[in-house]
Amino acid sequence: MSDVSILSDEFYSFLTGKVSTAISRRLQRNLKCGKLNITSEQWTILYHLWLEEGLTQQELANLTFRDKPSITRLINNLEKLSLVIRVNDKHDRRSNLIYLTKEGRKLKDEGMKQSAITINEAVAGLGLEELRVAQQVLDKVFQNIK
Amino acid sequence: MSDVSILSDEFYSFLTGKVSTAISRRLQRNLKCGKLNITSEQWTILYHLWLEEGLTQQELANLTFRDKPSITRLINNLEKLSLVIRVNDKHDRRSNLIYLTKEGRKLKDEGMKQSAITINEAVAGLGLEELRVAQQVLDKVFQNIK
DNA sequence: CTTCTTTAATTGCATAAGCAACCTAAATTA
DNA sequence: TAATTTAGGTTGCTTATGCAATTAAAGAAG
Repeated sequence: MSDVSILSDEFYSFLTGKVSTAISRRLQRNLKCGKLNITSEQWTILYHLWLEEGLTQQELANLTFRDKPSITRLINNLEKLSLVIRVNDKHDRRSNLIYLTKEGRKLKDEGMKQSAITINEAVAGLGLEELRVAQQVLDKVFQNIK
Repeated sequence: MSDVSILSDEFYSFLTGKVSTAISRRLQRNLKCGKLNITSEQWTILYHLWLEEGLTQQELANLTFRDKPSITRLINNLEKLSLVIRVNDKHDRRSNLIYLTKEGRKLKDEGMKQSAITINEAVAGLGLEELRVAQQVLDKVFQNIK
């Protein structure tokens, strides 16, 4: 194994949530600025639905790297907020297909805008090349341990 | 602003917890393999205490980038597990100094070992130079939005 | 001193995650 | 076609997080 001891301490603390926590909080804050009353976790579900409706809970679980109970509860809460609905799949009655409500669709523009703002704040001052390397590293790390 | 659209989608999902979630889960699993019955969050507290005891809760909050209530409850749970104790600071009675118990100290070797294993699994196959770039990027991102 | 402000920690309330156990429907296979 | 296995979701239990409001001690200002 290579000697990663030079950077592992700080790197580890970054990997273990420091950066992603900071991003979540910032996204949360920005959503609030945009008058969106949703959590950053709910945003990740809506994000995928804004791109494509009718996903199953299992598909959402895979896309967001969460377990099934987490999705069940996120969908419960989003249903309570009248942003999505479960539609039982006629071809496979085990599955729920998740659709946005009108309310849910209305949030798309602002939701996309605030996440774009967030990511631009996050990567401000960084060059494409280093971002690309960072992405490759994160991708590789994810493949290593997922 | 630079055009980050090429990578932002995937990058964003990495930043928003995919990688850190994977690492947490892996650490959790490895801790379990090492017969350590603690959560990965508890590990992050213990980690700092293994390096230096007598930190205040506020210091732990800063080190782990959590808010004070989170620390209060993590310390509560660690106290229940008899791994740490709160000692009221005689010079500033608002503060608690957090010390490890014998039990808590006993976990150091295995705790450090399992986290080292975890990080080595995570960065397997990656070169020092790309890790360094990734770390710089994450650092910059953190500075941008913290 | 006494008042005002800041700081450390706690509590309450709501949301979210992980894991294990469970239920039901679908797919396999015998 | 009956029996078994697999897959999609849900529920229970425990832990963790964020935010706002609160208490108590310390420090600063008058």
